[in-house]
Amino acid sequence: MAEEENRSSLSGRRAEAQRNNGRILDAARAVFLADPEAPIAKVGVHAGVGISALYRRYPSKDHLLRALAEDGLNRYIADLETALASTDGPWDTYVACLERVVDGQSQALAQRLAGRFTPTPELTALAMRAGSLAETLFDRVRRSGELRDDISEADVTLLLEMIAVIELPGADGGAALRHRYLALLLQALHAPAEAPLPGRPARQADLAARWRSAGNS
Amino acid sequence: MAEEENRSSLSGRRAEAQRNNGRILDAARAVFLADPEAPIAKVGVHAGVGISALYRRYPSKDHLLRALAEDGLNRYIADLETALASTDGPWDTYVACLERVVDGQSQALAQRLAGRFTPTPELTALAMRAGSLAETLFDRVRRSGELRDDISEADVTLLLEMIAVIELPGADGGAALRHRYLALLLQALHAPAEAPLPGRPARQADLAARWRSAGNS
DNA sequence: CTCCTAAGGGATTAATATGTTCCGTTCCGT
DNA sequence: ACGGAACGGAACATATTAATCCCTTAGGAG
Repeated sequence: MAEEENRSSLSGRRAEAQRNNGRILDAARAVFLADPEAPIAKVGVHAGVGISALYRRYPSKDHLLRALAEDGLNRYIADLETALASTDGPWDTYVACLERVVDGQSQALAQRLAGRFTPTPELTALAMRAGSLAETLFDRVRRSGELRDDISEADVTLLLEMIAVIELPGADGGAALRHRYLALLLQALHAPAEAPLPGRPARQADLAARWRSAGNS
Repeated sequence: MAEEENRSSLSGRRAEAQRNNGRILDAARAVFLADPEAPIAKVGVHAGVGISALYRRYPSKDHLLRALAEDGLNRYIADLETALASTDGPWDTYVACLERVVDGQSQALAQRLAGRFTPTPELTALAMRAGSLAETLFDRVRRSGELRDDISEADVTLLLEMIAVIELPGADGGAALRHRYLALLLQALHAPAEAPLPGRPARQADLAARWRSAGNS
């Protein structure tokens, strides 16, 4: 019973189980990214495992979705922390960070999973931590003066969500275009502004509303 | 029996029916814009009519969706034709047109309805007509030299789809923010370019793939 | 004034989609 | 050899929802 290890290389059935852990999460990410309403069986097919293998790990679809969300948030947080630790110029660091975030599609995942599972306090805490890090990073860029000053952090969040929507069939899945449009937006975000933007900057409160669930147990 | 008229102002029951025509389409637009997978009953509730009133006009959900799509395309085409008829500067005309398109959400409607109903040849023809008009308008701007030259028309289409995704709860529904981000993008699209964009411009072929249906009768 | 019929309301139905359980099987580890 | 963890996938229960059906209402023609 006392094998609380996940050292790599266990043997046989044990190893298969561990491999499946990753394969299932990967498959779930791919499947739910492509179709947030996909039935759970699709994840099994994509992962090449049966339904039992899913239910052995996650007591319900809700749990699986939570695990996915947590995984996505952690990736997002990792990207932010990398950026915060960087010693390059604030603007370049920010650009690199946004590129990684767009690539990782953690934003897209969160967007599509929103409201589709019941958030736990832990997840909420994680999300708040991510938000806090993002704000810190943003403030650093803001102070560097390289960002046009009529843009809020919530604006950037929404712009990233916009980009995350670009999705095309094909091997690349639109990643190249997402980069392209991110670059386009970044040129517009880079100071100095050609002209002030109409309307008011988005506020965090506007965003918060979409984190309400319509959930189950 | 020979009352093939829909002159305004009929009386009584006849008038109610005609009013309902519009109310149903309006309700359907609002409902399916908010949730493309909404059940048809929701449209009835939103319109303040029963299910019968819906089925009297449209033999099936598919027909209703088609009508909605056609309506949206027509609005889009009207916006394009207005722009093509304008004698103002090409750039300003283009900007005004895009603003109207974003406001009308015809783009958003098409995007969300895509693949959810079986397209008829007539609809396909309408769509091609819209595409042709859009291209003509785009070429005019392109030739004016006010547009950065590493952007394709398909790029603009995708950028509009990106914007259409912005949707917030509240009376305004995010319209102000959509304007805001359109303005931001337009500043980036306006020549001269700060730096060339990475990747290749999107091609029409990339877009076409999403117009396949998964349909019924 | 009276009948006829267009128009509508909304419960009911029939079909489908899908989350979850259950049972039999395989094969590792001891 | 044996026990049981891991699994595959059929079976089940439920929820969703498009479409139908029947009954009520009330214009409008004669």
